[in-house]
Amino acid sequence: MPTSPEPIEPGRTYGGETATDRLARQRRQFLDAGLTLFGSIGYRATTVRLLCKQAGLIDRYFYKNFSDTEELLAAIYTESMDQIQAEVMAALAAALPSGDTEQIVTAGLDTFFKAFENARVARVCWLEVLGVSPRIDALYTRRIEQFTELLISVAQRLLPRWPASSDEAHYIAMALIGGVTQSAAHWLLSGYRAPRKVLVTANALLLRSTMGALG
Amino acid sequence: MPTSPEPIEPGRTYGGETATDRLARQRRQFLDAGLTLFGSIGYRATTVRLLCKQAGLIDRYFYKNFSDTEELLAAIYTESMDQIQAEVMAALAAALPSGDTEQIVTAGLDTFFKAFENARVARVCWLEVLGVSPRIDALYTRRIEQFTELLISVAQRLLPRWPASSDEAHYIAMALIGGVTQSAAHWLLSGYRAPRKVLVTANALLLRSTMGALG
DNA sequence: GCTATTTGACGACAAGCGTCATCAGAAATA
DNA sequence: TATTTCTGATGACGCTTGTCGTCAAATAGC
Repeated sequence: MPTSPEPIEPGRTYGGETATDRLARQRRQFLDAGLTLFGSIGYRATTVRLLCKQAGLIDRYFYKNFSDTEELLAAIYTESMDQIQAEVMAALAAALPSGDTEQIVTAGLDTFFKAFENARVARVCWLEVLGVSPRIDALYTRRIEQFTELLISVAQRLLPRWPASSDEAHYIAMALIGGVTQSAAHWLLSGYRAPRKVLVTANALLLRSTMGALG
Repeated sequence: MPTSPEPIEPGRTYGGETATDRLARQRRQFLDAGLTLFGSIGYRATTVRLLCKQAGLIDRYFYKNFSDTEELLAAIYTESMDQIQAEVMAALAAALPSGDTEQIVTAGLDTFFKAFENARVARVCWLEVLGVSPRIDALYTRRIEQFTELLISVAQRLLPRWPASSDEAHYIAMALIGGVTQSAAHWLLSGYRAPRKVLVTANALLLRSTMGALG
């Protein structure tokens, strides 16, 4: 009994690419173009026409992949932050067995700030996402919450006496994350004057002393 | 010998107001309208037409007072921050004679967060100013620097062994300010869920433990 | 090789923007 | 009272934006 050998794919191959491959490639081109433009001239100055010119595509394919420049911004932010968060978590996991608090904290912070040495990524993730819309604001807020939870989980591992579910401890962790993120934002805005090492050690002292006071 | 009795004022009185009075009143009306609109629908969604409607004036008087909506934003930001900074400095000065570190820090933080319980002010000062233009970015950066210097000056008073002009101490202070500002921003974005007291005590612990580790 | 699909280039359209000009009426000056 | 200045309302302009339609060339499937 004959069956359709391939899962139904809308459209046909063109230029050696299947329809879904083409869509994915176009999406990637727009993601790259968006990071370039949002991170240089800014989100509000970026138009669909500019995005298409930068991506080397035409507007039809933009609207096939995104409904809106806001949706593109959300996709870029989520992708960038997902990758950075994964890198930080990997660095933490690698340093955790040592048991050395200083080493663990430094490893996480160094990975974090290293990622934001890319000025375009930094600008999009700390400047351009703010104040765009309630939806983007929610994305940003949730991400800060994720980093806060990450910090709390590390603190609970390192410090047995860390308060388990205190409301205040949560806000302290969030303020610590705020210190780190604001450092990154200010690092960008000041043109990366200070070397990364200074940022890392300053924030490491902040984390260490506060966690010591609580743990 | 006859002299002109009044300093030359361009224009004449109208509606019981002198020309400069009228200009000042219009400027204030636009500042208020801008705070209302920038703080609710956002800076990029605010147009000159909307500003005029909100202010109850016509565009001619907008252009007499401001060249641009960006200039209005800068004026609103500067005015708001000037007032808040003055309030914080007054609270610090009032608490300084006590010599009680905890009390001084708490007084400053409480005044700070109290100011940003106004959601419109908070939104303009922490969300809307970011990523608008290099000029506005510079305004924001300088303001953060001012608060950082304020923190350092207080720390030097309270802690005799605080490192005088260490580059790292400067970045630590800035990270602390970042923690405070990010707390304020997140407070707004989370809909002011937590009471102010929690924000104050959490940030007070942050400041106290870190300054203790350095002083 | 024929036909249907996909592509890129180009133009058009309505809507919204900042900005300016006009014009009748209100208010102050002479 | 007559003249000048100021005010508010309205409309128009040039420009840019998002969005869609058209059309010839390129490519795939039969």
